Amino acid sequence: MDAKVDTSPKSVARCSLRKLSGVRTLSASELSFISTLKSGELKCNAGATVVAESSYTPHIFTVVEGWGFRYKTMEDGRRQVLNYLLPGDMIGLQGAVLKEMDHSVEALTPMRLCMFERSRFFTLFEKQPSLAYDVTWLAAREERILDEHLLSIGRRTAIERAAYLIAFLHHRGTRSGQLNDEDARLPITQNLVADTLGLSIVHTNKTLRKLATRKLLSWKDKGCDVLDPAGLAAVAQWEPPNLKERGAE
Amino acid sequence: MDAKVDTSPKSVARCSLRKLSGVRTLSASELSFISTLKSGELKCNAGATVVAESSYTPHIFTVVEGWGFRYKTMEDGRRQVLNYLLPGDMIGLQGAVLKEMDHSVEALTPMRLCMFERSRFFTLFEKQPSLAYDVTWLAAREERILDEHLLSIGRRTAIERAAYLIAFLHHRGTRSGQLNDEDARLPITQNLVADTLGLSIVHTNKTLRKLATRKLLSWKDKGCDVLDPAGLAAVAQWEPPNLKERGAE
DNA sequence: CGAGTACTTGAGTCCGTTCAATCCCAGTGG
DNA sequence: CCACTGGGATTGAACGGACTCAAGTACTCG
Repeated sequence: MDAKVDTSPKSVARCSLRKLSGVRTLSASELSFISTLKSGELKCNAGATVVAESSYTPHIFTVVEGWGFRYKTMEDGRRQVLNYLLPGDMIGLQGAVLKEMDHSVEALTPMRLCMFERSRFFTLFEKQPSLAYDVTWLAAREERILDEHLLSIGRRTAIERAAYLIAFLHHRGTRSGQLNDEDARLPITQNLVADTLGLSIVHTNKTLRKLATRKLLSWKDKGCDVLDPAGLAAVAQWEPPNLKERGAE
Repeated sequence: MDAKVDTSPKSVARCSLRKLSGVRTLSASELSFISTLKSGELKCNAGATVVAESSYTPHIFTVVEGWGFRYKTMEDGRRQVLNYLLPGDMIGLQGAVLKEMDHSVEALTPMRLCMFERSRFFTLFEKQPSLAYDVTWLAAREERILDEHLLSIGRRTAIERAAYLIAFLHHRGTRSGQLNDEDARLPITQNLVADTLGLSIVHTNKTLRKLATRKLLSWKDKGCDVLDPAGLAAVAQWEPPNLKERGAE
C-alpha cells in the first residue's frame, strides 16, 4: 500500500462511523468508545491502492475526506468498478466479517482515512449496539446502491447509464460535502466511467459527448462538471434516494 | 400479497437467522430470544409476491424453504433480477434499516418463511449482539454476491454470464440444501435468466443452447438441470466462494 | 523533447437486438 | 371432447448498438 500512516493525535469526532454521513450525532459514550477502537489516521495520494484484492488487511477504514472507488478485476484484465467511496463510507466490512476481501480500493483524490483494528470489530457489537446498528445501516445502504447499479448496467441503455452515473455521483458528492454549487467537478476519468458502466472507452466517450451536447455536463481536464443534475436524472429515469434518518424504532 | 399466514405453533429452531445457513449453531438463550421476536410463519405458492416494491411492510422474513428472487423494475417494464433467495437468507433488511424497500420479492417455488416484527428489530442489536453480527454477516455476504453479479453483467460475455449464473445458482442451491446430486434442477425460466443477465430472451435462449450442446446443462420443462458445475464455472472464469465460518474474533 | 495519459473521432465489424413465426404443453370453457 | 388461450422454449432473418482498430490532438511531466 503506497500510503503513509499519520500517527499524530487527531480528533476522534471527525472519525466517527456515522457522524461523517451527516445523519446522526453521537453520544459521549459512543465517541469515547470509538477512540478506543481507533488505531490511527491514514493519508494517501490520488491513485494510491488502499486495499488490494484478496490480500489480508487487519484494518477497517472510514473515509474522512476525498474520493475513492472499489473494483474487481478478472485475470485477463477486465475491470469492473463496483462503487465509489466518499466521506462517511466504510472500507473493509466484507473483510472484517467474511475474513476476506474480494475487491480492491483505490484513491481517486488525496484521501484521509480513519483506521480501526479489525480484531476489535466484534466488541463493537457487544458494547455499542447503536454503532453496530449504524454499521448495518451502512451495509443496507450499500446494498441499495448496488441494486440500482445492477439495474443500470443490466437494463439501461448506454446514454441512460452514463446519465445515471453522473447524477448518482453528483448526488453522493453533494450529500457527503465533497461537492457544492460552485464546485461540482467529479474527479473521474472516462476510462473509469467505462469500467463502471460496462462499456468500452470509445463508446463511453461518444455517449458522454452526447450528454455534453445537451448541456447536461461538460468534461474538463480530468473531471466532469455536472451542469444539470436533474436533467441527467431525468434522462436516466432515476430518482435520487431520500434516506430517512435512522431511528431506534 | 397472495400468501397466507400459518399461525399454528411451530418449532422456533428451524426459523433461526443463521442455523438455516448451516454455518453456526445457536445457544439456548439465542433461541429463546428469537422466539420472542418471531411473529409467525408464512407459506406461499410459486409466483406469489412476498414483498412489493416501495410498499411498506412491517415484517422481516427469513427463508426456511424454497426458492425466490428479488428484482427491480423501471416504469416502462424493464426488469432486473438482483439476486435469488434460498433457505437461510433474509428478506427485508433494507426495509428494516432504511425504512423503505426499493425492490420486490417473488416466490419461484412454494416457500416457507419465518416472520419477524420489524418494530423489534433494533432490540436484537441491544440484546443479542451475536445475532446482530449474524445479520451483518448476511449483509456482507449479499454485498459480495452483488459485487460478483456486477462484474458479470458489466464485463463478462453472454456465454460467460450464463455459465456464471447457472454455476452460481447450483452452488447456492447445494449449499442451502435445496439441491443435491440426484436433483440438480434449478426452478427458473429462461425469461428470468434473461432478466438476471441483462440479455434479451432470444439471445439468452441461443446462449443457453450452446451451453447445452457442450453438455454443461440441459433445459427441461421449466427448469435447468446442471450437468457440469465445474465446467460452467470454468467457462465463466469464476471460482465458487468458500466462506469461512464466522468467529467472534 | 520524447514519453505517457486522457480525450476524441472515423470506419468497419460483430454481438446482441428486435421482429416474426413455430412448437409444445397445460389449463379452461363451450 | 376439442377448440381456444397463454406461457415457455426455439429458430431464422435483418437491424443496430456497441465493439475493435486506427489515427490524431492536447496536455503533463521528467
